[in-house]
Amino acid sequence: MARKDESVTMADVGARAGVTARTVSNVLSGHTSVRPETRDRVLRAVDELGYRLNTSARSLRTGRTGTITLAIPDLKIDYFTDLAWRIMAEAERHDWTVVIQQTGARRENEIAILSGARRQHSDGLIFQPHALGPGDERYLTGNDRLVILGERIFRGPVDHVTMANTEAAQLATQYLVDRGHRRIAAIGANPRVATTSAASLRLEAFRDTLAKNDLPVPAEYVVTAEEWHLRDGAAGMARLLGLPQPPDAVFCFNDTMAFGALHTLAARGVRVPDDVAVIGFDNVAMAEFTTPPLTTIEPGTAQVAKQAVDMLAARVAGRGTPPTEVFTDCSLVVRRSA
Amino acid sequence: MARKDESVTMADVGARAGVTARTVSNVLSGHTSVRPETRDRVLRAVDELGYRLNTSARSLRTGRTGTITLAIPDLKIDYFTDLAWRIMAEAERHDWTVVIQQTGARRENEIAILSGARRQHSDGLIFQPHALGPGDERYLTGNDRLVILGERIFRGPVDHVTMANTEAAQLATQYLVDRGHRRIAAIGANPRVATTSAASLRLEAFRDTLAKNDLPVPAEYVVTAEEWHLRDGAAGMARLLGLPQPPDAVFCFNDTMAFGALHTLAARGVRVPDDVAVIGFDNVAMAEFTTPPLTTIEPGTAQVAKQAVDMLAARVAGRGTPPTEVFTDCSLVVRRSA
DNA sequence: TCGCCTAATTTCATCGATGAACAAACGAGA
DNA sequence: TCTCGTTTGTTCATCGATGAAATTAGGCGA
Repeated sequence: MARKDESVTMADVGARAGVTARTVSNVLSGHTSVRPETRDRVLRAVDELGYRLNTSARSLRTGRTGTITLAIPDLKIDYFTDLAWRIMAEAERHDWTVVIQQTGARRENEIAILSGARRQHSDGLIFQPHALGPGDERYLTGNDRLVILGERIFRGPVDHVTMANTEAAQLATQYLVDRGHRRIAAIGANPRVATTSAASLRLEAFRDTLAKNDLPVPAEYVVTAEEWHLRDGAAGMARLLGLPQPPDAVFCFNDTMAFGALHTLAARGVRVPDDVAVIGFDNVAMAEFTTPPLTTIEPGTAQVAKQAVDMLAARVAGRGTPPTEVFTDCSLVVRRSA
Repeated sequence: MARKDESVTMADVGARAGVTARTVSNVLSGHTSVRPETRDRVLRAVDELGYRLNTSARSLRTGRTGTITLAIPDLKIDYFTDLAWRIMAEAERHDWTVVIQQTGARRENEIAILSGARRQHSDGLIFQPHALGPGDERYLTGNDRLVILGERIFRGPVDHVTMANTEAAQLATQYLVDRGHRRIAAIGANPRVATTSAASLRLEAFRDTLAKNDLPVPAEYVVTAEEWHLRDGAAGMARLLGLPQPPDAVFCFNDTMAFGALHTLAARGVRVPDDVAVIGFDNVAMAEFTTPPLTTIEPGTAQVAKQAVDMLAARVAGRGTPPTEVFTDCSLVVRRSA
């Protein structure tokens, strides 16, 4: 086993089967008619020699790689795990393989992705930027098979799949207000990021909604979190509890941080939602299983994945559709934490 | 922006810079000495034309793709998310891009991965089989750049990174016994899977340990779970609680199921660990943040990732090392759930 | 000024599969 | 028997980058 077979080619297979490389190609692709007898001979030879198609050669010739790139900030954030999973599922329908690239939400990496430096030769790119925003349109140059996820950050002619960040964040905040909370905090702000990023949009909607309800937003109620990881949520909550006047409700900008926050609350014996209500954002699978189960925003991740892949497929197919923007539905999922 | 530049080649760049394609190649790869002035001209031309290297062409010529494949059952299982993340991090050190393929733990998909059908042309494969096991060595043919994760399932000459499943499961079970539990159940058995799979090994160790302690294992205390997802853990726990004589401790074969189990317990007001203790396996990030925090097995995931990638790198480099087996350390992480 | 050595650049063939166009084999119908 | 249209298979060039080897330019000592 494990022969050091220095690459068997179609020519080799053909030689064994008594045909040309071209015929082998025909058999394997099934495009042209081939005599059953010949087909069998070829397939047998393929088997005997352990032939494997050389994808690089095919790609070079056809110009298609059969691969798309998904660029996200961090696979470890539950939302992106979920998104990646769904996109892989959708991509499979198009016979695409997905390469996941993590940007770490860093500007230089995001630029590298767009410029193609950090990207395999792929048929298309689905990209959720975080640091990039309006004014960075120049980096789009040369990316005609691109779908941007998140907010409509670019004025340029690019397909967007837009999550209703503002609306959803309003929904969450208003819900807390309606439930009678008056000291409402938020975890997940990130001042170092584009104004079109999820962080900025959710924060803005949070502020607006509270203002509309004549509720104050003390500076210390807006907690910064650069990474949106579990420990950022936990640390953020700890800081809030340390205030002279802790909040009675917290809006975490993603579920992962909300999980961290719930942990801190439980560890300190603070009751949820009685003492402090917690609301998240993303509705990842785990949200249903925390103690207490997490009230959160369902942002339509399934839709995002489907739309993104379909739009990319349309681009790749070269249909001359003008770049469009698609919105996904969001809704509030009420569970027990708020 | 977004020009329809039908692939700019090195020749095009060269033409603009007044040099040959070969020189452009030299500049970009930095292998040969190039006059600074020429380098600048070339780089400017690259910029102006928006040139991008064609990976397929390079791969065809060099025989290297710069990509490795990671084949796992399911990216949604926290452990595999974690593993994938770490492997991507390790791979980056070798300038490798990682393609993740999900097998769904299905035998046919696992075979397809090994045969190369469901696999991009890649420099190597890191593969965690689930359904495949001893006797399936024939599918290894032609895979000389392969590292198997999990148990030593193949007799053939293949690199293995082995997690001490048996030892770890003993550790977990014995811990429950030592804490005074007598009615101990397990969630995660899967009779339809190879005897070398994690499911089988952990179950066997579980049984052995209880037997050694003269404790019974009623059939209904061994709960089957095919997918090891959150809902499987939750459902399994529900079934156990429905028994006339529910267990006083549960060993979940992975953390994800343990989270599900904790949810069911909390929903029914059963106290953990007082009424029922829960122990998991994997020590994923979330384990530290559940309510109560999960006692679990740390299987050395970081080591697994590092070893696997390093071994693969050695194989790819063609060092004639005989196939080896590496064991990773495991340990018990005691938190609050047991 | 000549010769020689190194640095810089070019030429040429090649990796393996496939598009396009063509040739051979085969049957059917007149 | 001959022509014409399929079916089946072949030939040839090509995708874009790079290894190997050849060539030219440049620098320096005698």
